[in-house]
Amino acid sequence: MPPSRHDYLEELRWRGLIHQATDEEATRAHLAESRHVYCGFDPTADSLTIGNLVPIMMLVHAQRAGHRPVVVMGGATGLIGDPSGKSAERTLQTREMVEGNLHGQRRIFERLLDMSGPHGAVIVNNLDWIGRLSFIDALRDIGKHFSVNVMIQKESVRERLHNRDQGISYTEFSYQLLQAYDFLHLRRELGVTVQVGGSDQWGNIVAGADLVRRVLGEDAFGVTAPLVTKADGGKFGKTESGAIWLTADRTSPYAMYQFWLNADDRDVPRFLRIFTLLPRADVDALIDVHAMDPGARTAHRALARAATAMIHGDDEAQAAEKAAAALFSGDVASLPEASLREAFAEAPSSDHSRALLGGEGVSLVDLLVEVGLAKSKRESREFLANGSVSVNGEKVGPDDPLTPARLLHGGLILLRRGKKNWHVTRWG
RNA sequence: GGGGGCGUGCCUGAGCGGCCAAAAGGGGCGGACUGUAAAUCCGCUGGCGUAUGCCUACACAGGUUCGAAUCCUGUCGCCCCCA
Repeated sequence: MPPSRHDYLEELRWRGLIHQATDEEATRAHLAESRHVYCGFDPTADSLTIGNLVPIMMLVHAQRAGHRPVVVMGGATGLIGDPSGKSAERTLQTREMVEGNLHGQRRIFERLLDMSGPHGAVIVNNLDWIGRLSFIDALRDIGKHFSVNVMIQKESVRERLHNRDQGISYTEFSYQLLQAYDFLHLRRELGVTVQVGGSDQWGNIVAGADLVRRVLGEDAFGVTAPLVTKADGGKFGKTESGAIWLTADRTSPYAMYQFWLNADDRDVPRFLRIFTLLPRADVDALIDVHAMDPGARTAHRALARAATAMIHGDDEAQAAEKAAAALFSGDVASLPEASLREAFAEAPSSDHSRALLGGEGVSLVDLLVEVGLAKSKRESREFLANGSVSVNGEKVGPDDPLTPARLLHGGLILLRRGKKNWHVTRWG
């Protein structure tokens, strides 16, 4: 039972998703009726990362609160490049790249938002309207409403003006005009009155609301979410193997599950609120349990399960959970065959020819490199020598060859490098 | 227009003719401890088939030297002062 629509802001607040908002009283009053709420996403890659999940959640909550989410894919703005939060000028993407990226990102929105029903989400591409603008029209109809004096005050621009070794091109400087125009266009064509986004979008959002006010004489509203931080000060969403993506082709459900499960104790309560749709009572209960015994990681598991399920589906989340439970059970060698098969399917894995195991056996130095657990033979030796590698849960050294004796259930061998990097090999 | 400075490894930042693959810190990785935490401690951290080895590297291009990150010339980029 989703909360009724006037609870949207309150829901966001409770979840820690409000950083700034236009006149909050007015915004709250405005949201008492069903509205159109939009957020833009620039196609800088063919997928989105877990950082992008924050603004997406803002749309998800809007929808659950009875508003219609509008996703604006930046087919046009993506060709320019948003200077917000960027310390350096970026290289322009080709139209083909942007086109492909749009396509890749679309599936994420379609999965996380309800595309049908009375508040079905709408996905639009700003190239459809910005692409039609002529330079002259843009300067006359949009540019005239902007004061350069104000534009250069925006943090995203100011930063780059001060920091002279990384200037800003006229192209990126103009970005805020385009995004502001998006808001105006959406206000006119779709009746969109609210824009949400990350805190780095505040300047762009305000610019848009100003433009709407100036041109149409009507109010427009905006809400931003805070930047998600980590207790240890590191960047949120990064792991040893790179960013956490929202599509399985880039980050497996298993890896995503691991990501959440490994969250710092101190971050878990916040993450539960931001990255799951668990009801308030459940979250509160989990936080209590967590506070009493963080070591049990009950809340970690709930977070990992719920977040992974939201992104990849319940089946995938469950499979990831089972694989994790098996691999980290402590006594991997005596696991039942079914668990191992499951782990093989979920965790990083590879197939090998059994014939290789005969004779001298397979060199672990080579194998680690082959399966990606080590980057080079030199590194592979280093790991082996440090005692960081185990086979079926047993520590091995550089000179231990892999022989048929290691096969579990006649076909699988589990490799582990470091504390938590598993790789399942199948020998057929 | 005149004068002065700077450009080092993922980042910050020492080095200022050989002992430099380059101090120190951060970050990352690995180990111990633990809960697949945090904190702490220890090790590794340019690349490479195991190396008294090879390759690549101190903005870029040349030059001087037996030898250059270190000196010279030019180029590019940036910072500061005067006008």
